[in-house]
Amino acid sequence: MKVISVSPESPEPPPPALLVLSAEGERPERADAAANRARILSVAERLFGEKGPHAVTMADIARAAGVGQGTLYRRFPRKPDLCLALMDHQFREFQDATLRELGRMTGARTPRLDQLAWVVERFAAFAEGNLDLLREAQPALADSEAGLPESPPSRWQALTVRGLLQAAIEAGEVGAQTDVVVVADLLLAPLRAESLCFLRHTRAYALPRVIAAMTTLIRSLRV
Amino acid sequence: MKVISVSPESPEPPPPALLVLSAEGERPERADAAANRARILSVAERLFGEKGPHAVTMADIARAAGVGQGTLYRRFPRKPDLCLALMDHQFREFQDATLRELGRMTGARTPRLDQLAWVVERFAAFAEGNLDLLREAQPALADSEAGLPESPPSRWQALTVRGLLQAAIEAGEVGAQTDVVVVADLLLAPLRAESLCFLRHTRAYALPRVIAAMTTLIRSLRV
DNA sequence: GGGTTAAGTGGACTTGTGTCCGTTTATAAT
DNA sequence: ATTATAAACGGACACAAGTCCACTTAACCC
Repeated sequence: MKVISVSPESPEPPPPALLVLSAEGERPERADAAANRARILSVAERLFGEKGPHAVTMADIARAAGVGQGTLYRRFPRKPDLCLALMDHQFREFQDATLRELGRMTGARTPRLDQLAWVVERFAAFAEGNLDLLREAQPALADSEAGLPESPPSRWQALTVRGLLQAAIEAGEVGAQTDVVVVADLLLAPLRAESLCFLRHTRAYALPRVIAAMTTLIRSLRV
Repeated sequence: MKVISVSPESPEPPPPALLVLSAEGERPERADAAANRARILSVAERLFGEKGPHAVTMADIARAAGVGQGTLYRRFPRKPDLCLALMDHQFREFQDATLRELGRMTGARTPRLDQLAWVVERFAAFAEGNLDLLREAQPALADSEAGLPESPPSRWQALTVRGLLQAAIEAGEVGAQTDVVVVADLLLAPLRAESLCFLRHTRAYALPRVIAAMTTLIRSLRV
């Protein structure tokens, strides 16, 4: 989508709101707002890259982007929203590539459980590569006490794992009594930002080791 | 310690600092400090019970306990420390009871994997019963970027699961190539506060259903 | 072009966590 | 009892996230 660079502003047509969980039938942002959004994202990306997402405050971003805090918060109501938006582009590519490969594997009659192991490995690698951002993005979901929204990436991952588990059952690779929905979430739990930080930093397990153990667990589901 | 209390408090001899991760060879707290500690804990317990840990601020607690914020923070450097201290007593009892029953099961030749499933179910129930507190206590561990301390309860749970897994391997119930250490943490991942909140609130799975799925996973380890 | 209006804007303000530091006090040695 | 001193104390302060609201302006219509 041609992200605009830091200071100079390109007068392109407003990037169709790819970066935000776009609702359909809404009128597009005003031009100045779109420009601000782009500048904010670009500035945030730079600052996060320089100092790490946690060390950069929303005020820093607003200042560097030359907008007021009110403006920043209008575009991105929470810091996690901003983090999610920054990951969005990268995640889409990741998602596409994953789906493509998965299609290929299915065509090649790769066992579903192998596909599942592969997918989980991919998810782990993605999470690892975006750990700081994910960690900062996390509170977006589980903030209030009651029911809370789930980020699209998280939802998609869960759906994918469910799908593969279900397919594995239908292929007779896994016991039919398995609670697909819940087991999918259990398998993904170690990849949630907080848990992965714990495994990688507190426990200091190397990523391949974590992946190997997850694979063990998955393969052990085979009947 | 003679706690004064908000809700009536028993005038028992001071409970030797059970409530804090006590370092060994250190001189005991000054009497006034110990009294404040007790009062703070008692007040915090009441306020948390009334409004939920998240809705109670450290300032609230300091005020209600009749001490300055500086004093509060001297006793409990972080809010999570206070939460952990509040769970401490309850956790010790839980731990003792668990160990006792585990000993009984071992004596009765209960298969290690069954013990493991039972233990994990217990852990889940405990976590569920202290979710709010755990959630608030969580940041204690994973705050800074680098290596971070792990709470004693968390460590003990991990050690227990590791031990049972290892025993299961030695009993031939589980494949010997299993990475006991990492797999133990993977099995516990869904019980971390953040993950359990996600499962219970966002996904709205009933606790027994979560436990059943975890049990499935554990039993599938059987060779 | 001028008017209307919803969207956008800036920055002061609120709230909560955690820090700092000058003052006070319990404890123990004299 | 007196005094030394380390611990304890309290509350002002720093800092970050997120809210509010009076003011401005782009976009659309006549």
